[in-house]
Amino acid sequence: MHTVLKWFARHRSTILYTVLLAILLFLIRWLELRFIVLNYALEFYIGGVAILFTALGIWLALKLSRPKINTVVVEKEIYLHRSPEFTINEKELEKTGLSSRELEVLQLMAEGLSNQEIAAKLFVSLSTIKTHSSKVLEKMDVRRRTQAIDKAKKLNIIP
Amino acid sequence: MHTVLKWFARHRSTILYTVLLAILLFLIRWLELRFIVLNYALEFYIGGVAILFTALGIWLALKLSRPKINTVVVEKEIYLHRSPEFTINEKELEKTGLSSRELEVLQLMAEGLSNQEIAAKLFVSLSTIKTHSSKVLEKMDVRRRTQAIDKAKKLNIIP
DNA sequence: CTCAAAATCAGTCTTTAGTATGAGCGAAAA
DNA sequence: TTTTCGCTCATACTAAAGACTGATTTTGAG
Repeated sequence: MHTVLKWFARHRSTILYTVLLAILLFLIRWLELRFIVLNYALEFYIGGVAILFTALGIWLALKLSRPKINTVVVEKEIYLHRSPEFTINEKELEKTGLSSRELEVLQLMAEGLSNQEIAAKLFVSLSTIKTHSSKVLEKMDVRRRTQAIDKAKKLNIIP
Repeated sequence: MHTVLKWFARHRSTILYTVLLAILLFLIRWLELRFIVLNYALEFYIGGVAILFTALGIWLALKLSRPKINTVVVEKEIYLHRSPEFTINEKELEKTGLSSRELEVLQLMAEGLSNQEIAAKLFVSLSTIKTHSSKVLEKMDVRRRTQAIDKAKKLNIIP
């Protein structure tokens, strides 16, 4: 029952158009009879249909065309201060989306360990640490581990 | 003569549509005769016209309507820092034996810059920065720049 | 002026970092 | 139950860092 409603919601435009078409076809049929019975000029009838469907097409296009998205970047300044007693900034940590393992790797990075050394310390392969470190860089939106360390320290994600 | 051309340019779409309509009316007239003569079903003819003009309407709307623009505001966060009480530890700095240029390079390293970026910032070649960075690592008795940064921060040589 | 240290640059080579892609597995969520 | 996600690992590749050698030019203290 739930899915049926969703389906209707998703295809609302299509359904609307189909129903409209059906109504129009009935209208056409009715008009046709009238015109034929009254022996009016066929051109008027055709012209009417043409105008009607042109309007319908315009309406459809305007309804369905997706708007262009114009992105405006606004810079927002955030002031942080580092205190001697380190308390982890949970909010900033969550914003990065780092997993616990990735945070662990980041911390060891900040201590100056190489990937190989981190791998040895955590008893995993070098490949694993490379994957983690790549994820860390990606999630922190930086290109080098030194940048990641700098940013993490400024955000109070690591001591 | 000049203004006439401009007028044409400005109303190009309208003119195009008008001409198209005229052509279509001729087509309709011709089709009409054919269909009537051949006694085809009128519904097919009407349907064709409807589809044609719906398409025309859609095309027209897309051509002539100015695009909808949705402005999306994206906030970009910039982190600024107040580190009120950083005082460089001169004694530790002297112990390392770092020259002023080497310290400069070390500071830029700590900000996450690559050697190439540091070279660009200081208007010297990559080779020079490599030499400096090697000297820094040697004088600080470490093997990686991340270690040098960590150590320098702990010794209060850099903020 | 002279000399040593600092700063500059180049070339070659090895190591480490980082990217891209794919895949297997297990736990938790939908 | 299927999907999703975190963790693991691998291969192949490119980019960057670092080591080593050797060189020229600047510069500042004696």
